[in-house]
Amino acid sequence: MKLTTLSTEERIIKAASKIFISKGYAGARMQEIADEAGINKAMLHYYYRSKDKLFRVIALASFKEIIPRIGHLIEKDLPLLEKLAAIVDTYLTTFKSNPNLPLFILNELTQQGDEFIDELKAQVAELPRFEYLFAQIQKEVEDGNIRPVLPFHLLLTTMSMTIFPFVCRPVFTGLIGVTNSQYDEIIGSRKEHIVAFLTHALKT
Amino acid sequence: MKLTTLSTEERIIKAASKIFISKGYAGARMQEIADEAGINKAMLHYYYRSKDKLFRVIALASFKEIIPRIGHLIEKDLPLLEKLAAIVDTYLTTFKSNPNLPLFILNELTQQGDEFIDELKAQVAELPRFEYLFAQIQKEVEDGNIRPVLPFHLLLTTMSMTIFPFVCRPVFTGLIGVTNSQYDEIIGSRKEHIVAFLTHALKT
DNA sequence: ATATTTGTTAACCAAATGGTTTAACCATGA
DNA sequence: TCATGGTTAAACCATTTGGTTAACAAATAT
Repeated sequence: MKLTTLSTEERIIKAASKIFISKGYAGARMQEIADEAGINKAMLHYYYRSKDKLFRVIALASFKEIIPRIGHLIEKDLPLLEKLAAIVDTYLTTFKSNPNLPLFILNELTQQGDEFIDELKAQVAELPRFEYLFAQIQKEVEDGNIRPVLPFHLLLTTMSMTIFPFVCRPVFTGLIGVTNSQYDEIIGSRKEHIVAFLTHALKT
Repeated sequence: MKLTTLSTEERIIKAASKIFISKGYAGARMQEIADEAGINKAMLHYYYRSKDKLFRVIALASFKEIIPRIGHLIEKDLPLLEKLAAIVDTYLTTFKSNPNLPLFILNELTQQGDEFIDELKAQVAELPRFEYLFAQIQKEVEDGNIRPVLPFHLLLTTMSMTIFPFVCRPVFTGLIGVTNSQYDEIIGSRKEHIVAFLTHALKT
């Protein structure tokens, strides 16, 4: 247990992450971030000049945390199913420890304008090169190792099965009578289900 | 082509739907809704007393449009795969004509407090009774007609594959070089992919 | 020690935003 | 025709909100 006192800047980042990621840009309030960080509101503007600037720091950091992990896996030399399993595992691990991140990302990516996306693309060293994965899938199909599928559909399906459960939790816990711990269990066993599902669905 | 002049109330609903569903509660502005409806801001408050009230009307209507369609299917007497295909088709059709709805629903369900969800539950005549579907899946497994799967996982997977593509579009059109029309094509061929995927994944 | 930069706060400000008031407008029935 | 009720808009109001100022404290350099 580390007990180091966080610097003001660290406290701001931590607080801003929490507030922005859980409430989104439009729903976040500078005052709330200041309170969460235990500082004066003016400090936020001293360190990061505006809400927009602070938001970009947080958002870009979140994106940059995830994107490379996948990008790196995509180009690795692994059998297709192992690679898909690794992608699934990476997403699950990342989002289990940050369950609000998926909705935040999807949200801000749709909400923020092109300038934001351009800035993101400029700052992320390298985006995942999915063509790599698509080629691999294509080859497996041609070699008759897996059932014919459109590579993009397979990627989309893999990502869907993995990420969607994090964003649709309130549908089940709020509307249907699923408890949070029941839902956690489901997410806990999600990897096995997905991998088995992919394995069987791709069998020739 | 109907050319009836819409009543003020209808114009408000139409405008509010558009703004709320695309920007969410926090991002929507009463002034913008008024502009969109071509009326004075005071009119909004004349017809619906507050932003909150107006929002609830819109949000509850959206929810109530989708929920029963599924609920009704769930309890229908159909072979499992046909039923899943019907669910997939219902979601796809609904969201193709309202692509922002999924993210809106997921968002507001996580953002709005319990009172909102309670009000929703109170107003929706009957929520889908998934136990019905679960039992059917369980039976198919026990009868050896499909590979053993946890019913909830299968439901989650089906919904994921179907709905997630609507919310992750900007990931591909914004970050990866997929064009909107390419993405539309993918969504257009989504049903066949999902049904084939489910079929093969469930084979014993 | 002293000047200077850096960090911090309270008070303040202007714009945005949800909401209200007031009065005019307009159809309908008495 | 003139009440009467719902409908509409302009101006207004109060609060919230992002952002600034100015004074002060705490380091840091000279």
